[in-house]
Amino acid sequence: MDEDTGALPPKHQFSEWYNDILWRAEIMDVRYPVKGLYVWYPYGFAIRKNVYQQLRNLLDRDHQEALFPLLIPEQEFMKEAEHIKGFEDEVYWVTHGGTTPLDVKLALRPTSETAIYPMYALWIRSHADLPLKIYQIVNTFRYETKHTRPLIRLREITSFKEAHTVHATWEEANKQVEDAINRYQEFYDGLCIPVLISRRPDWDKFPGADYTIAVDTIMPDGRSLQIGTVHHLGDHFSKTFAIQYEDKNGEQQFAHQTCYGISERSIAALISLHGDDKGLILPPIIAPIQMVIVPIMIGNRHEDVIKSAKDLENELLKMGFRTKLDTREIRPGAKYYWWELRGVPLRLELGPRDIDSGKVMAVKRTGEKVALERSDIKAGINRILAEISNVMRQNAKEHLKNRLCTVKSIEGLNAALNEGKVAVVHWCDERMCGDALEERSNATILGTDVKSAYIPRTNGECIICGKKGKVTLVGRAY
RNA sequence: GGGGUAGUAGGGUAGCCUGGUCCAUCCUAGAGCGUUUGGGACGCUUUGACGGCGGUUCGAAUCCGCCCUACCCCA
Repeated sequence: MDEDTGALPPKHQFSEWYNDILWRAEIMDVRYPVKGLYVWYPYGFAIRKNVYQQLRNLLDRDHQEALFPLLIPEQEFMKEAEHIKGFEDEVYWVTHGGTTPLDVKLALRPTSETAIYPMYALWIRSHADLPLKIYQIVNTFRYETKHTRPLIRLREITSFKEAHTVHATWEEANKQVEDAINRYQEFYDGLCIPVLISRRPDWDKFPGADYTIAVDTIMPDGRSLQIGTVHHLGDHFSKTFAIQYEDKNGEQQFAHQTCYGISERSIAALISLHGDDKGLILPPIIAPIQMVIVPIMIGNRHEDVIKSAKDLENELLKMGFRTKLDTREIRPGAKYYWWELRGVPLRLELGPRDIDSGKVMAVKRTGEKVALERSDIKAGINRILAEISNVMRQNAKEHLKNRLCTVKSIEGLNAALNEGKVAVVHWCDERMCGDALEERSNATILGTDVKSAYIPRTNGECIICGKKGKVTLVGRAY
């Protein structure tokens, strides 16, 4: 392929590929002149809209969507000691109103616990108010000191879906954690993204949580990416913010809480796992344009072909397919590359030959070209879109499986990590061994209590001390 | 956290060391016209840039300082 045709870097140069595809496929413009802040292009935003619609659909079954303020007064923010410690170096502060210094400094939320829970304390009076399940989708700000990356490490997270639930008992909250994990798995299955579920080590849990369950996936370069977390908050915050309810016996009790979040990292994963050397590949449920019709105009059949293409477009639109007819005055080949870069899952070619024979040529973004009967187009397209999703899901699962590697020794661990794998080891769960493990592998313990179809729950000897250990994921993390 | 390198049209670059020859090179993208069109068309015409602020100088893309931004290496 010619250099001037604007080809992407190959995907195995993942970092270059990722940076390039973001602007070439018009997802994000990274040229905004503030570090760590990026602009969503309309096309990227359309992808975002569809992804978050999936999330909303899942949560709206039994959650309510609400919206809390961006600014948090210093007193509230400073109430929960562990929570502050976890975030204090990353908080942006609003200190002035115009030229007047503020009496009370205001934090830009790095996350919204301290904005939401004072209100929960007002809203919750009795056991009849429980459980309470609310979520919001907002931007949050963190003064990241590490290398910022679009969609992955941002100073303004633009798309933080955070759910905050309140329950009567620890056990009920625990069930909610399970439920949230299942919901997230369902969400990612919809995006055809396989995930690894594990319990973060104690030192890596959410500041102020009893424990944290993480959802990770593995990027094309073998590094892990955290794309969701679920926290059991116990009664830490309810005690701090006085979230109490009157139980059936008339006694005041502290509530138990959970919170769980997903950010635009979900879209980083979507792009990265499915894309190829030609560009994006979007699952049909997410694609802003599910199919593009490319009319093939030759000689004197211009008007004839255009008319047929428009009829086809209208018909597909009426059926509810997100369809685009590309009538631009460029060659068909140029259009193919254009839409492939943007990840449109299905291309329909319509030329004189097809019109005459009552067919439409369908080309899957995942490969393969088939002729569809024009008279029964709906069934054909439904079948093909389903096939595309299945292939995408299958390919992504293969990738994840191939990136996992069980190891028994530090040497084996380092070899696996250097090959771009996430390693499965046994670990005794002691901090000392955990630190040694991370230091000697220059990697991160992702977690224990792993839930994955590809990783059997086995017992074994701790890779450091040799005592009884449990299955643990170790990887180089984004 | 420490160090380094860089910033020239929408994207990628040449020019910088050795200030004037630069109303800034080339590729790509964009606009217009024409011929084309089953996998990135071609011809002609054309738009468009020296990151910001300050300094040195007769003269700054080029030298100096600060700021912003980006990338790389080490921890």
